[in-house]
Amino acid sequence: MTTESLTQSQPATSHRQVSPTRLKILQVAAGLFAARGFSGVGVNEIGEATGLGRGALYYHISSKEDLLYDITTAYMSDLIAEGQSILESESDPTLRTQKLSRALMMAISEHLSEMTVCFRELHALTDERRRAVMSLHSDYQAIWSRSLSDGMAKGTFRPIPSTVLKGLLGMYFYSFLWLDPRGPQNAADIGDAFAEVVLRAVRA
Amino acid sequence: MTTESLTQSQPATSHRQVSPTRLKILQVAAGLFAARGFSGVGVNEIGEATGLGRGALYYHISSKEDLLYDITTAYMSDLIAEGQSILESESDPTLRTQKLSRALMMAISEHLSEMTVCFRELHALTDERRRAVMSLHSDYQAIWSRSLSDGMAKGTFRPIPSTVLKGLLGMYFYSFLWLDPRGPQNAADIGDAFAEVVLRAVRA
DNA sequence: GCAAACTTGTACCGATCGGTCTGTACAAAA
DNA sequence: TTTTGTACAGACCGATCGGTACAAGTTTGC
Repeated sequence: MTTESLTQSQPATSHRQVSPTRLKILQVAAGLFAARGFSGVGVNEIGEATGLGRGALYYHISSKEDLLYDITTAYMSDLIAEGQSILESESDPTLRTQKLSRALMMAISEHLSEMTVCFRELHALTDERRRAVMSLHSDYQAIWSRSLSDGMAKGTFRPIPSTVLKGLLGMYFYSFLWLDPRGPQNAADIGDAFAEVVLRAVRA
Repeated sequence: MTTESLTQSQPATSHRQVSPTRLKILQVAAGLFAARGFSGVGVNEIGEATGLGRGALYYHISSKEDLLYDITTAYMSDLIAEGQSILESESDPTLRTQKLSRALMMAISEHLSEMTVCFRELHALTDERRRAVMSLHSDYQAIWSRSLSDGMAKGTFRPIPSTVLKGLLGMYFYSFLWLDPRGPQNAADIGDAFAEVVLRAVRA
């Protein structure tokens, strides 16, 4: 699911085509960035971890920052696409909240390194690109916002301040720090538990 | 309040004494680390921002990493001390939750750069120190945990999984990304709104 | 078999990294 | 007056930074 937006050929968007080598580089880089931060990882290190020399590395990428940008946009786009799909297919506010919650938690759990980078390394991007990624974050928040508004219109939910929505999403986003995908509780269970928190917060 | 643990003379702990110059360096470094990440900031830059040359800078600090470590431990210690104080002085579970919530949100808002560093730059510390700071995070979580357990014992609250507590705290910790201390909603209001979310989540 | 396109390693660029060293200005103590 | 200690600047250290140039090796289409 995540590789979808990385592997599909993209005529219109800024995504460049992705060779298997490039995909490998993106995955390795995500792991390194998650472990030591964008500026804490050198291109030498990325080369060593992928088994590529510097020249070979720069044949597949155009810059180190591109790596970070491509990782964040790809996975945020996946998140948005999945959220949009749930928003359109499930009309019951409560069930929709549960589905959104599970999907988000499972995405974070399955691609922990990439999501860590998405949520934590935003500051390493230059202005324009940072704004672009922040815009994707807003797009994702807008999906939840629309979902809650719809629940409000149906009388199931009560109105909440936007800061509370930001907080509730932070509950998920911050989980990259403590989440253990191999832990006793799987992502779906945590997603369900978080959905319960959200529902208690917004229920009329 | 935050400067307390930085300025007080420390006979027993590892905190070294803090001259005004050193305090200034810590504040400036926190701002830079928050803006560009620990590895993204050079010591040259810290020197320029404080108006100090390299020699002068290293007269006051022992290493760049020390700066990060001192910032995180100082502010986490403050958070823990304040939380402990609330835990001991307020026995009503609901009021205590509100006080903990407000105190946390206000601390984050008042020292946004330092808190950002506390929550986001952990990975830049070497193993031993990272563990030490993570232990402080656990200590803080334990305060909330004890508060909720007490509310449970009193029949006010219901039991919740530890992952839910981690999530609820993440709601606060992640706010460094969107919080605007000069924004329309002040930190106390947001703290109250978050307290309401927590109370709805844990109320029996 | 041969050329074109694709992939790679190595050497190299100027800049900057964290950290140290030497020297100095100055004030308090002796 | 000499000594001591503090606070500072700036040159300097080896190492590494992100990125490029280029030649050699490999695959592919004809």
